[in-house]
Amino acid sequence: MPDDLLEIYHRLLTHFGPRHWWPAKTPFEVVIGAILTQAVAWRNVEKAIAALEKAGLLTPEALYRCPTEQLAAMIHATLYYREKTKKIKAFLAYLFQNHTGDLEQMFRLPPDRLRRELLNIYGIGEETADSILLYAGGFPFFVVDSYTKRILFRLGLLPEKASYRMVQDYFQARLPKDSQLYNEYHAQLDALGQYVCKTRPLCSECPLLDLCAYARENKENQQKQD
DNA sequence: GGCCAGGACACCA
DNA sequence: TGGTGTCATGGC
Repeated sequence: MPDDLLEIYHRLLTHFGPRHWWPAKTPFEVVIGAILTQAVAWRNVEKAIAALEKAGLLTPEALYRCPTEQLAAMIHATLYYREKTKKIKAFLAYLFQNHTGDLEQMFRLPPDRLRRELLNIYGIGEETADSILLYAGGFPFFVVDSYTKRILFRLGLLPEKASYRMVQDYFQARLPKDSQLYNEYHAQLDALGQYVCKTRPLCSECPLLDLCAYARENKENQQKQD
């Protein structure tokens, strides 16, 4: 059945292999990467992360002290760098005002409360908050991105304009509450997303091609019955 | 030269 | 609540 999310997961894992996400050395790097990757492919973020690391700025203390203009210049390669500078500074202000700049202290908050607090920070929406919670904090929040939505729509499992919460609930209601599983599943969907582009309905290399076809036929049969 | 990429926010109806 | 404009680089 195409709605067996564990079957889909194991097929993707077999096809792509373990993805070892998130590509970061520290939880703080995850946070910065999660903000920088907004609306941009990861390859565009790598340059900025490398520049920050080279400058010794990948710690909360160093980045908190870093002048805004310098930070903006270092993340120039990522789209909307001025906005992202404001977002990073907003997160750092929250971290130092509420947790003395200590990420470990921040992650000792109850996860649901921390999620609400993150969402109150300028520039942190649901996807960014959940990426931080899952990949930096190890909490079981399923991360939904545009690939995830597109894939579920193509499989015929959810409407095209399903809300973030709808997609997240769909996964979390059908999967064990396991942060390692959520971690790898999202990484697998990212890999699959490259085969499920916006303009073409399906690519022949898609490892879920038969499920997509099944979903379409099923929908057509239902329409005939109606 | 044009299009698009792993979001989020402000504003408006 | 949902739709739309804005942000504003780099790769293809």
